[in-house]
Amino acid sequence: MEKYSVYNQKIAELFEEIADMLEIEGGDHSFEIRAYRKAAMNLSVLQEDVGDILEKEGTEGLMKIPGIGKGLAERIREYVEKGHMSKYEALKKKYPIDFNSLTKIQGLGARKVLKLYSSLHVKNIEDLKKAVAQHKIRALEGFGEKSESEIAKGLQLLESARGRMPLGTALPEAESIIKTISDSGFADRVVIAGSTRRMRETVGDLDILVTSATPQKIMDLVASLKEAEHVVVSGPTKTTIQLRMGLSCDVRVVEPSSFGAALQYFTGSKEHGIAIRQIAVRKGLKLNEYGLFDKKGKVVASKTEEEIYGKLGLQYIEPEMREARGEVALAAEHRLPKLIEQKEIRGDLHTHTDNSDGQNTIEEMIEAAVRKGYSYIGLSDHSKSEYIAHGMDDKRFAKYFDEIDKVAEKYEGIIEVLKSGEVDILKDGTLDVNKSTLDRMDYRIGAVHMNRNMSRDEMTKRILGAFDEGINILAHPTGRLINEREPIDFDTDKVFHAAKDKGVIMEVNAFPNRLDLNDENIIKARSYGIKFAIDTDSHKTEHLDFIKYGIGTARRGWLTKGDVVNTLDADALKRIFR
DNA sequence: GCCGTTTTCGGCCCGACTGTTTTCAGTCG
Repeated sequence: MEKYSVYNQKIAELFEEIADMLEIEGGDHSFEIRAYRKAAMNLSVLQEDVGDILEKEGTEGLMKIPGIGKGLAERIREYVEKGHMSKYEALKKKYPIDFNSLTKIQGLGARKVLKLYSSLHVKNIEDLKKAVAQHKIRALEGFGEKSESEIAKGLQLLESARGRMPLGTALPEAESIIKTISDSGFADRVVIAGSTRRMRETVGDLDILVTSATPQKIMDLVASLKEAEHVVVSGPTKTTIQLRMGLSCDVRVVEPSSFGAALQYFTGSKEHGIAIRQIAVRKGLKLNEYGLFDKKGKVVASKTEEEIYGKLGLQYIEPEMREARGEVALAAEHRLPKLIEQKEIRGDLHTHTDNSDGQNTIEEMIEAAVRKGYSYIGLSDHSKSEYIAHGMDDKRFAKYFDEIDKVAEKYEGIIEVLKSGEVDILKDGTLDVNKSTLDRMDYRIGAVHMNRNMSRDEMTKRILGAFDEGINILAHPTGRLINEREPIDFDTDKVFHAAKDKGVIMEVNAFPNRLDLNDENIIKARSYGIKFAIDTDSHKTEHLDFIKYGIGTARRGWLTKGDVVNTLDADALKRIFR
């Protein structure tokens, strides 16, 4: 996939650090600081590398990036061309402190870091550890015993490197907490907000909103949850707990009358929220977590999100789209796409059985699909190169298809069973099974598993080769594993272009540690006009439920029913495969 | 330092919680 950007991350860090240093400089730099932080944020999520932009379009191109004006474009140019940034170095001379690491610790901002430096000469994490061990921090003005122990905890947390977790881990935890709160009888409504509601592929913390006549009861309940390791913050309307599984979790009790405003506010994303509040300001209104207010402070809307978006002159924006990727402008024109919904999925096209590395029999998988109300299921076990997964050679594939045909007879009129295989795309772009095997398949899935470390050019050729061999679906196209394994490197433009040309379908693999293609690649692929299949890659019957993660990812990629082939009925689907 | 269908000047999102304070600065989301 796209090479990890060379400059964006580094320059974002420099801008963040400049902002930290400006915060402790004399004089009022508050808006300058905000400009640096905003620019850092935008750079860190930018797809195209600023080095490339600079090469192609110069500083003019850089200034097209939101939050980058003449001044910051100049600083970026300086860094890319000369390898240093004079503004940064001038400040750094005054403050030789590792702000980036130190401010990662909860409760430490730029000002407190400066205090630690000026009184204890703490420059970095190592110095801070020593200061904590020698109990020097509690004696400082503005700090105390509590601050010292909080910093000690923060250092520990940093050590264990507990960062963002996969959605597949976070969502079940959130659902379990929500159930406990709901079952207590003290709550009227309990919902998840934050990045979990937006179905982001990883989650930094959980945000849960509650309406209740007895807020204190909710707060007490949350503090005593079995999932909680300890309580971080506790007030009358907000409790933060550190969960044993690693994430922290905010639970807020809000008034029913401002529930919609709170949900809108805490669902984010931050950038989306800012864009929405700016629209409010332009209309002479004010939006916060309590509601949308006019100049006199009178409530204009607050009970539901629909009302709030409506009063702002916007179409309702689904949570998965709230990433400031252009959805606000489209909502203003009432031109948002109607996103795909889970109930529109009519079958799963990528599943495994105990014929390779799945855990259930052919019949059990079919039964599970029937229970889900699907009108078809595609069985697609591995080919022989996947010897660890007990992949099949042509002889075994023949027996596999015979058995599927036999079992399928029993289900005639109930569910259509489709024969397929997840066939390895070999190094040279050819497939791992012979033509007679391919011919018996209703459709063919191709996947790259081995030899992942090829050059971009070679990998691109390999994938295009598989298109020529006649695959219908490219499974988990980038092969990345969230927080575990980097994507393979290929030219997405060439591959998506060819996919459109040859009618090859891109998979949105719903397996929680894959989510591949991811949201950004889906948006790009969609711009080429290609079709998608949202598949679970199930290895046992329960995995069929992973479809919700695929739906979430597809919605984050702005996919509609029409973009996704497994919303079609079996006959229409077969026509596509032919 | 950025930005513009109210502005090329004068705005820029804003409230909760904590610790260490005797009224609030700092941090966070």
